Amino acid sequence: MSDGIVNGNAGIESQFAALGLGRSAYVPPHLRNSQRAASSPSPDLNNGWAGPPSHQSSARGGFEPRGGYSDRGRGAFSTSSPRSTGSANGWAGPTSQPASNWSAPSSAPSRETFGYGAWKDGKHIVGGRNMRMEKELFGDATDPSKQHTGINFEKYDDIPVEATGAGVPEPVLSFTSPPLDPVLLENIGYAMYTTPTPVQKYSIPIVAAGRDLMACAQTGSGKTGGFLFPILSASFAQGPRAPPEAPGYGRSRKAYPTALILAPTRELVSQIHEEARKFAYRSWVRPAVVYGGADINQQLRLIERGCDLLSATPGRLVDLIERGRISLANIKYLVLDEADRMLDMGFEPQIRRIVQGEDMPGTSERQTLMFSATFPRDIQMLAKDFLKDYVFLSVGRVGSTSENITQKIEYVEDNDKRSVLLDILASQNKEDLGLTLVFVETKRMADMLSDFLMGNSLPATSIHGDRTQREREMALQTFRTGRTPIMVATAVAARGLDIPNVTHVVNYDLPSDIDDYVHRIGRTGRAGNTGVSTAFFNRGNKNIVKDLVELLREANQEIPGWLETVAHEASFGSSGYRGRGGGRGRGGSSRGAGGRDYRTGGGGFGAGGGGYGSPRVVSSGGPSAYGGGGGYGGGYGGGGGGAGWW
DNA sequence: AAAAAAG
Repeated sequence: MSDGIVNGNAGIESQFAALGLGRSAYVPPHLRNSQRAASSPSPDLNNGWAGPPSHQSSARGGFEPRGGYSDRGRGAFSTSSPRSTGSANGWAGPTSQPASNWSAPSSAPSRETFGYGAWKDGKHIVGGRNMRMEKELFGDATDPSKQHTGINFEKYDDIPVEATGAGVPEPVLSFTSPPLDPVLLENIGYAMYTTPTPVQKYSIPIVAAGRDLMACAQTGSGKTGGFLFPILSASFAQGPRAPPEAPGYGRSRKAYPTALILAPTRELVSQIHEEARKFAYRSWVRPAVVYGGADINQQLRLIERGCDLLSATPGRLVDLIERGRISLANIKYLVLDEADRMLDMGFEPQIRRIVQGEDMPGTSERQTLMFSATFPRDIQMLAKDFLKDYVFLSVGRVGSTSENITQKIEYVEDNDKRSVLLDILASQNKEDLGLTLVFVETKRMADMLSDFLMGNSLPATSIHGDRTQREREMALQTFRTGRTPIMVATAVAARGLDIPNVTHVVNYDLPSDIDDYVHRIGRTGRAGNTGVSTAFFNRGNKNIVKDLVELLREANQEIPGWLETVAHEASFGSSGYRGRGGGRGRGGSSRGAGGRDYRTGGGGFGAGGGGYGSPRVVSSGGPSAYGGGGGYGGGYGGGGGGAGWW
């Protein structure tokens, strides 16, 4: 089977950055306030500092009821045409100075409320524009590192998408109102997004119709926008959920988010939070983020200032629930991002506790969206327990490796890897100002290698799970800004992370999973840009060789003769290759559009049937995009092809 | 087998 989908690049996650949305100025969320305040000579006249200042006073006097419809001191004014009025007309509405009492709307206006909206008397009060905040959130067109160029939107037409389920809503073809809220449309405009990606074309009407969603989509398909757009849009229009009758509600310091997004790594939730901040601009929705490794008290303070859309890693969220600082009683929208990865990482007990063992409304009371690269049995079980009558979406990857990423495979013995890497770095750094990401398999190797590079006067840093969160964030920041244009990374940086300007990915150690390989090289070669990936291959990598050769062939890459030989031997020899499907642990499909809707009982793509209606295909990547219909079947259900290997 | 994540 040849699914022809080989490249995880060029995603909307990457686009967010490519479009100039401030990646290079990355500041860890929990540091943002202090840095802003510190760097601003005159905070009280500063439109752009990140925290809603008037919240400081309100939070101190007790956390107001979420549904209490106070304007919380911000933005009690409406701007019917923000584009034309802008912030130039100065006055922002009855607001308080940071130090004054929120409940006494001052006659002395403060510009600090610009950029924040409110929910008041059942209506959405949209905040005025705040140019400084816009610059921070959406980037500055004058900054060449944030140019809104190089996005090849035509690539999105090549992404195959299939939707199955009862009564699948028609996909939308553009960002319009309806179904999207006008404020969200404006924010999408500020972000310079013109066309929805295929996953967005579906997720927008699906969520608008109140349906649950199970999406098999990889990084690079635009899934962050795919869930943020429809959730924020619906939230803008509907306001917060009615407050629970719980004793102490509104008096405790507990936050009651309406939307919860769970993702596996800290950097990922941080990234999602940054996108949420963009698209919640000027609305009543306050995005917040919590993850481990960072100062919990700082996070608590930020949560108290507003926590309507919460991005979280499971562990820290459970911690905060146990401390009684977050309640899930108001949740209307639940998103599980990279669900398969979270299960891989052993999060299932915590996820089940969060979703089923706390005060979160049940499946019929909320909307649940799950995203997963694959759809193996354990994810199917999770979907069965968490979702109701869901629409199943299968989304391919954006772009094609052949056009964007040049993949090189070099035979390098372990002992030679260091010097070969030095050669590569030395030869490219002269003309190439881009970033180089070097992947290794172990944390120890990440440390050793970055030490080695630094010892050779190369500006390198490293990121892995044994570094402190502070070190991780610092590494990411110096990498993003180009201060250390070389970063050695473990799997923590392989998926989902959006780092612009990565022009070279080096697989110093090849992963054993071809999906990991695809994710890794997908850190470069965003749409409209080219990237290079170099992999060091030796006899220790036989387990990936067959998938690798297949992938290279599909991507029209040059395949070294020796590699074909190794692949040929491996497929006959007794060692290494275990057979596609059977060797994949949870039995998921390998690549391509992720999986199929097992409910249909069909043999794969295009099979449809079974009371769910015909699959709706928004676009097609050509005849080979999905290969034979039954190609995905073998991996599911345990059996698989590799059973005889033992 | 290693990595990630709560402290």
